[in-house]
Amino acid sequence: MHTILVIDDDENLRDTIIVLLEQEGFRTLSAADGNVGLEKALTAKPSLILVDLRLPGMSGVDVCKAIRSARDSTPIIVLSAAGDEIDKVLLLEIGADDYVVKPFGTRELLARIRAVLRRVSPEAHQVLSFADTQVDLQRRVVSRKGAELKLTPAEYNLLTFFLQNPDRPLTRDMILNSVWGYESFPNTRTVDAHVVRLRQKLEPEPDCPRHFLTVHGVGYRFLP
Amino acid sequence: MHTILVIDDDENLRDTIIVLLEQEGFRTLSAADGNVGLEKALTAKPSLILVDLRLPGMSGVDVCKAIRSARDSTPIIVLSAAGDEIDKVLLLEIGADDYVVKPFGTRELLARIRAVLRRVSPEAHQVLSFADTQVDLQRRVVSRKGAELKLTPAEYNLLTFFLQNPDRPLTRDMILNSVWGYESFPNTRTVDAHVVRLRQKLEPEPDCPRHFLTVHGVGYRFLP
DNA sequence: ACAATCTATTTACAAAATGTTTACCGGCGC
DNA sequence: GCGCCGGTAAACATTTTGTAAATAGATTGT
Repeated sequence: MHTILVIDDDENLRDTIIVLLEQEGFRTLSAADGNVGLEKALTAKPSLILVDLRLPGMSGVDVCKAIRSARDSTPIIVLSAAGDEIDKVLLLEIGADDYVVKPFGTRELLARIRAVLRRVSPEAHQVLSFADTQVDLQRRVVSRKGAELKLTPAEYNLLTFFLQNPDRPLTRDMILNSVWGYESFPNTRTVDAHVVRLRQKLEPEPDCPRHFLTVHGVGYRFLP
Repeated sequence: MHTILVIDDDENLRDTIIVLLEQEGFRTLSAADGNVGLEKALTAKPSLILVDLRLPGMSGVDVCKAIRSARDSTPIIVLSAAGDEIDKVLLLEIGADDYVVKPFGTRELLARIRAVLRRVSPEAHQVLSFADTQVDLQRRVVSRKGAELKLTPAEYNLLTFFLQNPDRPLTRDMILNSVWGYESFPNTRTVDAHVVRLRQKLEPEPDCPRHFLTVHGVGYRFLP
């Protein structure tokens, strides 16, 4: 998961960008001026920095230079106002990786962010696995022995919850709370039913579970 | 993949251009003076040459002439300083394909490089493809088995968004935000309707989609 | 060890949620 | 006006999901 630092003095725009980024699954940090931005850039180690060229106090150019002179190679995308006659060669000289001219479309911004991130760290899928099964959290795809497996949303959610809490007895209430949330109140039998379905799809021998174990009188335990 | 030769005595600018080009996926060669440049031009067979007009020793003009007199038709883009009164006739005479005035923007430079490459080898269009379908992003043309296909603007936008985010579940909200933008608020059903239209035009068997897949409870996923 | 009791599994099913398709209408350009 | 496009609504189809009821298994006290 990537963290993106947004440095812009326009609070409105900053919020818009942050909401957008979080919708897309990024984590975000923000700063309203260059000094704070620089500090966060260096201490919080974001995956990418979006920085406005015009900032009160320390300018965007200065922020870039400072970051680069600290031998930090975090990718930077510069935001510039439409009117600015930017010397694009200068931008590259100060170490920016790309730039976007305001007002920009969300699609353009995201495309450029993704392009830069891809260039820097190509393909870092987080894949959890146990036995002969892999779960690609980004793609939301489960496969066994290379073959893709179809799981329903509830099944998928339950599976990832087990994967994230391996080797630990989980009560039905804990599972309900975590997987179904606090807004719905299904029967605890519901959990059983879904465990059955998971076992049928994922256990080599569904009758004799090796991964989704019953803890009698308590609940279930997942064993990778 | 294209290789571009940069001949310029300004080391700073040369490096800047090279970084830019490599970011954009070109391979690069460089030379600081005309003689070295000419030799590399003739031996390394680059796809395109960027050459400064003013060079110590052998001038850019001489380099061009020498290349052309060697019956080499590698496209050449001339870089010229702002003050230079460029004689376009001269440029044509010496066989240059285009010129860019310093200081130039990176976008302008890239656009001209791509334009020239496209002129020379029309294959250089950025064409995304999947199965038996090709999408030419420059010309906004979609074709299947050689035959051109008519897509409406909305269909085309949706298709390119899918192409740019392959193999990843996309929620209807993500699609709406990216394809329709944050200023219009159509119904999420609208996405469904357009997916249907895409499937009808692009899927071999629209009833049994192989590329525009439904991810139940989530949204859609495009599989090339 | 056995029965009684409690707990878990399984199956089937109906309700709810979600996705697909068709048809329609307003807007826009010709 | 006519025709194309795009958004929407409504009808329809499909999938998912929670639950109940029947069955199987484990545990406990005696």
